[in-house]
Amino acid sequence: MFEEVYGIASRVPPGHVVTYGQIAAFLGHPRAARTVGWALHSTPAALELPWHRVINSQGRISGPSAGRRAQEQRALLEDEGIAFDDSGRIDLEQYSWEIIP
DNA sequence: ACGGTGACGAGAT
DNA sequence: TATCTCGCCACCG
Repeated sequence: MFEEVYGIASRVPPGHVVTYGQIAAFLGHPRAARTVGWALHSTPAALELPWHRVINSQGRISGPSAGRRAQEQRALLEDEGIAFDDSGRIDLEQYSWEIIP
């Protein structure tokens, strides 16, 4: 399943995002969102995936918000033109990408 | 085989 | 809205 997660993540176009739940559901495991998150957490750096384009269903960056990873993720997304509101949320209606087979 | 471990999610307060 | 709680499940010792 990890492989499949990486496969999908690598296809998310710049300027767009998908949620952990979306990926899980697409793979036929609607309740394995956590596993998707774990998969990305342990992504081999060599893969160079656009992991930053994967966020949670609330349109927010998961994990320790003060951590360096969260900071980097937000920076990368902003560079792609994605806007964050005052409470650090992304507008999914505007930026979410519908996974295409 | 078995249980701890999360970058989750939906529902309740 | 912001929090809290509880259910979930593929991995890896």
